[in-house]
Amino acid sequence: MNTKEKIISEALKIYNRDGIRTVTTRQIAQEMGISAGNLHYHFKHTEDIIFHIFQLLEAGYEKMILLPEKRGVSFQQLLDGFIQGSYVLIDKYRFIFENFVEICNWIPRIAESYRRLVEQREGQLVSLFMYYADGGMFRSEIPLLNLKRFVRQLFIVSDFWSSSYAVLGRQQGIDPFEDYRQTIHTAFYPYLL
Amino acid sequence: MNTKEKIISEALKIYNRDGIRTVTTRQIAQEMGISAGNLHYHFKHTEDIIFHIFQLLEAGYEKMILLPEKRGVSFQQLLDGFIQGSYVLIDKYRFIFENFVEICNWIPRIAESYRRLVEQREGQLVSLFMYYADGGMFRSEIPLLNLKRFVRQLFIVSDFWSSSYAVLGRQQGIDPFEDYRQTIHTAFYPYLL
DNA sequence: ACAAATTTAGAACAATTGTTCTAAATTTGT
DNA sequence: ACAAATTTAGAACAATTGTTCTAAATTTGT
Repeated sequence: MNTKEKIISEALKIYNRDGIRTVTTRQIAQEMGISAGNLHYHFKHTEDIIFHIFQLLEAGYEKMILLPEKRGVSFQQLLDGFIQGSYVLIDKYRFIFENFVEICNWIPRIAESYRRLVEQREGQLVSLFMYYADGGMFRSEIPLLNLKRFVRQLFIVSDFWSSSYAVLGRQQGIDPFEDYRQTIHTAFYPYLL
Repeated sequence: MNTKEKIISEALKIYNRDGIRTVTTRQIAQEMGISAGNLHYHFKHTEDIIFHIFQLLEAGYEKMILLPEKRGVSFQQLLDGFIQGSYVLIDKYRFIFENFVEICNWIPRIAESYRRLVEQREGQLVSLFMYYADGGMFRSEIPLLNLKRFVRQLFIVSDFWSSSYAVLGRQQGIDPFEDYRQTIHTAFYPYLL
């Protein structure tokens, strides 16, 4: 692992632990035992560090979405796979989810990338639901518009569960994965057959 | 309106416009034409300004929840009233919703207040749903646990719709209230009779 | 009307921040 | 082995920040 990768890995760790408000590049450099000058030799601006981390998250999503190419699995199995895969990313890149609006305002490239990602995922999910509706595993009488709105709602729940959990759940010691799984299941419940 | 109220009103305006990352107390003072020293005479710490604004939001919720004491209205009417009332607050105190995790980590008093508020709203909503289930306007075969999970899901959608809209909707010129209304309706849809 | 309390502006402070610059140390390619 | 390229540490810079201090201005109560 070279210095650049070490910076990313340490920054991710510290941002997840402390949030982005109070963390400085100097602190990141100090905690990993290099000079601030050296850190800024590898990443000229703080934004570059965060953007780099965001790209890792995006790559993670890309990889996860490609996984279930093997059709034929039951909808339940597919859903559980998505839930598991999403959770791993939400947990790993927690600070991005928890500070998403601020990060998007601060680094517009990230907002643009996210919009593209959502549009892409939206299409994939809608066509997937329609496929499983034909197979009798998903309610089929739902108009396309309603299906799209359901997907939008799903994104809100999935992308901001982490924010809600940070404020409500973490202190109460609720198991995060189990809480996420149930939250997503609750959203799907009325649509499954 | 005395200086203290002017500071609150100006701070709210500026935070909603620019977010909390880049806004300074000096900027707030300058934009409203008073000295930074004067601002800090009224609010010793920046946190005090934000906490004060949060308390206004809380008071707004309190007021909204008390409104529909007149039972007997149809569930649809009640729901529309809640949607309207919630939206006004979400819009007015936008920056709090959009930076909620960060604000809660920064000012723990706010997190604690929010947790109490959620618990209170949770109980009220569950008993309300059960009341309307008896009246035949809400699905009645749902176990209590599932009802509670549905309410949790509802809070995520309602409290973080604003964050999602900030990143996805605002640029596309979608009407915010209409978008919020449909999002909440989509969540309720499968539970209505 | 006038003493006391409150409010205000502006200077000052102390700490911090992201980033750049420079020179030394280290690594790489041949 | 040695020149060139890369990496590193640490000083330095310039700007900013929240907050405090002081003295003047204004308001309030009697």
